[in-house]
Amino acid sequence: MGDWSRTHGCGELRKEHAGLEVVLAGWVHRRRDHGGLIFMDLRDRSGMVQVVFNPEVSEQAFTKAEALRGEYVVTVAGEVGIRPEGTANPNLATGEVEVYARDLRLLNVAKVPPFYIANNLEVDEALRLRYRYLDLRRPEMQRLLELRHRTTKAIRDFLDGRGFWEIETPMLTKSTPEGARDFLVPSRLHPGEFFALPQSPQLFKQVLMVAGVERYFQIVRCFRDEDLRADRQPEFTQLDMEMSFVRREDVMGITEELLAYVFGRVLGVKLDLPFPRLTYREAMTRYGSDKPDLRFGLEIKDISDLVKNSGFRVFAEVVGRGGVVRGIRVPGCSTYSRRELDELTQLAGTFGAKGLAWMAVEGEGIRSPIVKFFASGELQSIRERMEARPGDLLLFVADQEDTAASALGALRLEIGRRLGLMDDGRLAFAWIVDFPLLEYDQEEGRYKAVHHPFTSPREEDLPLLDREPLKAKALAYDVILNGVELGGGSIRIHRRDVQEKMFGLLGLSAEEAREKFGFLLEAFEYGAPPHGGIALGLDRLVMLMGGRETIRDVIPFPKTQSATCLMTGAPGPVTAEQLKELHLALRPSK
RNA sequence: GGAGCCGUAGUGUAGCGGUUUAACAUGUCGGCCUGUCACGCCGAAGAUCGCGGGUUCGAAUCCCGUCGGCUCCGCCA
Repeated sequence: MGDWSRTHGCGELRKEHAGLEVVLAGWVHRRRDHGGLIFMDLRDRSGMVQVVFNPEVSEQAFTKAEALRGEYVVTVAGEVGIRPEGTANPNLATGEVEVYARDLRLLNVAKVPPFYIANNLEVDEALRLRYRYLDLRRPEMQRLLELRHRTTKAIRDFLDGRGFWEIETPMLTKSTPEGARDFLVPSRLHPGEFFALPQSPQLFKQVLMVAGVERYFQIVRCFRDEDLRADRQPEFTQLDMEMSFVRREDVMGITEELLAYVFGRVLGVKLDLPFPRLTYREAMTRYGSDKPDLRFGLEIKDISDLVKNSGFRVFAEVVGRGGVVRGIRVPGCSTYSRRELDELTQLAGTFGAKGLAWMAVEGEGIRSPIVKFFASGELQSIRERMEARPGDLLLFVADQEDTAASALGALRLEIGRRLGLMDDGRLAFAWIVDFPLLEYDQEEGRYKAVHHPFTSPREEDLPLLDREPLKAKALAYDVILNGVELGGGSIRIHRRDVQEKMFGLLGLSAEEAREKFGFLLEAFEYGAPPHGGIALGLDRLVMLMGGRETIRDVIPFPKTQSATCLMTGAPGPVTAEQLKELHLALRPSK
């Protein structure tokens, strides 16, 4: 910059700045060379403004401007002026003014970038990730970076106002059983021993409650070594919260207020409180998902009772074996082609359904390969149950309950997408409550915690833990938005005996429990207050607020689906020295 | 671990029912141009068709493998 000081952001200039001498700095967005007159769009974080190089104003600046190229870094001194009559650009925030350059300094040159720095340009994502610093220069990505900043700022302001303390917890911690695969960090000072990166600060925040903190939060990186998805990265950020002396409703209430505050302050959007609540069971039966997209209806209906004695063996036998027959109504799609039906069948298949039965409602009749197996009364009952109207297509899955639910849940989403039912800018928040405490893992032959091992069962369900543990419900809650799980939490166990019983149910021996979680059990013996909390996925929250479809867009430096960083090339090999210091030897891979 | 889609000048695409000088747009470079703003006009350069193998007289095109990206299932307390 030499002896120049920047006076304004490019995007700030307006008519009222006319006549002002300004110094701008930024990147050459575009240059339009008319031979005797050169226009340059100068871009910085604040936006863009047109700079005019006119030899009558400055021969020297004009000559220098002839050498400018895209993404060169420059600083310009000149006077802001109102554009001549008829040359204003209504597409530009600064379009009524321009800057008449008196002097120009070239701060740095740039190679021709691999893609143009502008919004809505379809560029291969791998290329964007490799040149992320150029990708992040695009106004849309800058918007998302700022959106994320505004969001975390609003979160901190709100929670500070409610008496929460932001407290950091260790990144180098201990590997624990249960949950996701850990990222491990070898210990140089302790041969053969490893730290684990935290999957969440769960245990530390509970210990903080025992420590008398009462209200804690943290915007914290978490690590899980599992396969990636559009909304899952190996490292991601949670808004983690915990409170003492609270009931489930207190945590849910403050979470709603927090979200309402954040959406109000950051997006200017007012949320309707309280959020609707669905039990886990309702969500699964009506929507086939524990995170249903509630922007549209298309509810799943159960017709098991109507078809259990029907002549269609596939349906009757499934019901006879304890399964269910459920269906979904696809409005106005009775004319779906064979090909479209095959696609839907294939989709249902990926969720484990063995087939997909269909009926096309045509006037008073039904066209379907299976229509002949049903009595007319049965067909009539099915039509009524499905609330079918002429022109509708009915899709049915007959299977075990969980398979039928998830297959139809996937079909419901696909149909919602195809019929454009979910793009109305609505924000369909909801709570899912009354999750089961435990589920049975067939592969491992033991119970697993649905939420996590520290989640308290409902008080009235404590006796069930000895008799029928699968019937116990958890004091857990998930908050969902437009079909995305935004976060989840629970009231925690705060008594040693209950926690030990829970570990026992999960198949953890007393020794294992002491070795892995002894500090927590011990802490519970020193006056642990009842407590509970929640963790929200910050990346998902910002993704939804920003109207994006992947959290990669709101993470500055995300990993690819195969968990690599295309910019740095991580992960990479290390030297033999490093391995030796860490007491590690590599096994030749097959 | 599994399924699907994609990979062609810098970028985005076409070509893929076998034989083309591998096309179009944009960008880049050079020339002209004093009111453009996705400036315009003229000209030029730019592609081992991701990589390897196979089939064939002949492969960007068909087959197999492999690498990379994306979406999904499993997995993700």
